[in-house]
Amino acid sequence: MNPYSHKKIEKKWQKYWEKNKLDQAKDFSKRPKYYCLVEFPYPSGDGLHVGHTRSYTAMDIIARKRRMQGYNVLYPMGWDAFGLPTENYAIKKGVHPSVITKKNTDNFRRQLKSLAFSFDWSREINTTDPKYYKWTQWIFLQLFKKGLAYKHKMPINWCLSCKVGLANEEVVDGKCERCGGQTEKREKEQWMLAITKYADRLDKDLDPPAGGLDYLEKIKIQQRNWIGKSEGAEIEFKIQDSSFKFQVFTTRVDTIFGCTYVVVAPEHEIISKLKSQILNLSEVEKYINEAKRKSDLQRTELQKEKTGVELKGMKAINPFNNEEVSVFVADYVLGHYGTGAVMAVPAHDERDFEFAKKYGLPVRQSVARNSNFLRTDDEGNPTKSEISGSLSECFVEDGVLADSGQFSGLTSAEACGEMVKWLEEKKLGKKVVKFHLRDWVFSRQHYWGEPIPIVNCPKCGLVPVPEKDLPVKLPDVKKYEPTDTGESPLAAILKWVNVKCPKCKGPAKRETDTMPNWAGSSWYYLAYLMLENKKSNLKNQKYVWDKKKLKYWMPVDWYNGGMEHTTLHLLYSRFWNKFLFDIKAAPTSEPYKKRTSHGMILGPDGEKMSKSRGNVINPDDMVSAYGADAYRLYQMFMGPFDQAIPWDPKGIEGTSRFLGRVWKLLSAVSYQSSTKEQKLKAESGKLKTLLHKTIKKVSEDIESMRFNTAVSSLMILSNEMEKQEEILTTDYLILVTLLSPFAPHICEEIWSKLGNKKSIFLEKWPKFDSQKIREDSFELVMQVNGKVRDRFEAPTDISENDAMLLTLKRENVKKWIGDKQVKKVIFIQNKLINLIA
RNA sequence: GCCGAGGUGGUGAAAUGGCAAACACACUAGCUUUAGGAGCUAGCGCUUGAAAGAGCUUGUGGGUUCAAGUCCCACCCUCGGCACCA
Repeated sequence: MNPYSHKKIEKKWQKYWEKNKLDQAKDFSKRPKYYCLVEFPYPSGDGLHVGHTRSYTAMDIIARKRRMQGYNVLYPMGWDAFGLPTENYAIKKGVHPSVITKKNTDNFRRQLKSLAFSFDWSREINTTDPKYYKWTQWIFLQLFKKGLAYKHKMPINWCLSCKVGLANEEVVDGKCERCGGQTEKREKEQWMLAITKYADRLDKDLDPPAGGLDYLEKIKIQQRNWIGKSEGAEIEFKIQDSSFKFQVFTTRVDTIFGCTYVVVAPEHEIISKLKSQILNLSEVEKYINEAKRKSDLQRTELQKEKTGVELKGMKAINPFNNEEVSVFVADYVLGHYGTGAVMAVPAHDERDFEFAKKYGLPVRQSVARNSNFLRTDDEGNPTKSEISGSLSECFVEDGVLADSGQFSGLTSAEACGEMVKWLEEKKLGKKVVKFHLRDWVFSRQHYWGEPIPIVNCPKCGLVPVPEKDLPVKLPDVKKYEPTDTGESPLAAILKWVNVKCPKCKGPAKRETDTMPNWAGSSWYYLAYLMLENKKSNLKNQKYVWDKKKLKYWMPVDWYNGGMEHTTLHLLYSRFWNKFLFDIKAAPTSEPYKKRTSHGMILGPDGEKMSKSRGNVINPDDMVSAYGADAYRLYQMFMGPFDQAIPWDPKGIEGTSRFLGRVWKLLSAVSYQSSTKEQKLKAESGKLKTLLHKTIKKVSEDIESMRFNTAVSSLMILSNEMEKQEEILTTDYLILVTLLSPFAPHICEEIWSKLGNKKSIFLEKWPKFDSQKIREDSFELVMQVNGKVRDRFEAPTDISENDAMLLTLKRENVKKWIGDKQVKKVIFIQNKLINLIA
């Protein structure tokens, strides 16, 4: 028999599968649906990355297994093709971005097909297709109509050399991610999406009963931290001899009797409103100007040293004890979080403590670790206690209140409840919930993005483009160079910019900002369900918002992707889906039922793969040298799926060798087992037990994404088969079937070589027989005082007594017991016996 | 600092509280081959020993248990994320 040659065989089966449409999903099939999703790639000029294929292989295995389990499986692929590298290339070479995109997607498609991912290519989508972004724009208009898209003046990151606005994620260490040049902050009107309106639901729906999402726990934790929900209270403080009031936000109302001053952010309105009252105004203004000039980076660098200035000439009044406290302005209090003002309790807050120490402010403890610290008066009521006064360290935990008036003696938890009740009765404050999550900056000053479908009319203001006029297409441009003014290159195309206002028909201008990268990927899982006229050529394709189809397929049953998308993409797309659900455009409130993530593949040197390091592994090279099957198998075998792992160039040789051995087994297969006797033997032998154990292990390991151990158990089975003189066809076919989702080509070839006319992927996934997993005998481990001294092959389910008798006969055991008495026997059925002497 | 993941042979790693190192890679020796390569067979944690064996071994230190890589407590280190969020 010839050795296995992947070169001829892989292409042959890829064509066969495509021709027979084995990978296509059927809308409204009676079989149960299963929607597998992986993150669609940005088609960069560098081609497919091994990191992409780790995730795609894993989901491909799951998709193939589900098909064999009888599901109507949808496993789609497309292109998230708007992006900066393409635009930069266009600027440099003067080529239209769509030309580059076409070239890159063609390359990606070829690469993906060479790896035999069972994508339904009839549903291929592209975010830069005007027919696609028509709907991205449509969703934006719906958000706008509901008031969730709004314009807001805010500082953006500006790259001085690229002359372009950058999103926060495009700025690394204060430098432009692309050119490495210096960036600065500039004020600009930006489009924002009010994701914070959904913050509570995005948090709550992660867990039952509302959502009950099957996300990896660490993904939930990261989402929750990013949303950053915190419950607390807003408390009103008055300014002495003034009608001015302001709110502070705190999560620790219980500590308020320890408040010795208040701090406001430099942006706080108190400064402009009570300007005349501030005695040291020039000092205060100087401080505020300095704070403003600090970039985020500088503020971070300087974070260890807290600074601030007292607003002299005013005092704030603590509503609980009517005490006058001083007011400070300090930039460690953030203007954009909470109310921009805090009550400072140095005894119970690290930051306040540090600030108080630096400026010599009083520290007063009002919560103690336990009530023993409290003193009581003759009637048993808590009084002023010894804990008051200066402290050497601050106590941030919950405890028992002291020196807190009527609330003294309560625990922190009780006090929070009681004090909020008191505040609400007196109308001096209320319970509130705050989030760290901020609204989503949604404009970019780039060319290669979805135009925001809004017209600026001098009379009517912001007017949405009528839905019938969508999509607002990107115009052809000669130069993609950004302008000096911080506007998108689109602003220079007057023919495109100048339009009639849809409302009053007067002269108006189009919005020239485009949407960020995240827009197209925030709803792409729905787009796969909307493509129609799939059979005809691309030009006749259209996307139809067919709610019945969405209802059939949604939600995504299993979504795998990178951990780096947990906070942005995952949250953004959950937000859009919830919004679409609210306007009855999407059938489910959550888009993804289950979310898992894979670890990064590092270069052979253990570092992140990058061109500059020269440690990039090209999938094409691997496929041509070892074949797609060996490549896929190695990716699954290399280590735990969720863990970062360096690529070992030798590792793929191991899986390639393994496939060669499976191939060689073919010549040892007996087509019909000849005698009854043989058959009987094969039904009950050790190999049969192993076979059923392997079915169980591989089936379970795939479900829990322990692909590495699934592969190793297949290796064990194949090694065992190699030792047999003769292998039953049925047994061999089970091995091949279990292997087929991992290594589809070679398995299909073996399957057909054994005379099967239909594809192996139309077969049923094997089931194990729990009776056959039982072994007849096992190796009984014999321990003396917890140390292994001997082992013996014993019949399964041997009784403790029989095991004991066997054990005491063994020379080694006798030697170690010597003349001591056996005091205790520990017997674990079908495992071990331990004699304590 | 906070949150998360992790620390086991030369390497990637495996191990429902029950024989630590399965399965691979690399390495060594042998067979085979005109050669390169591939394939096959055997060995392969450390110490000691000719061998049988004995002792030691899962980041460190304690603890629970007949029995701990696994459970509990404290600490050290590595990686990823966040960044004064009151």
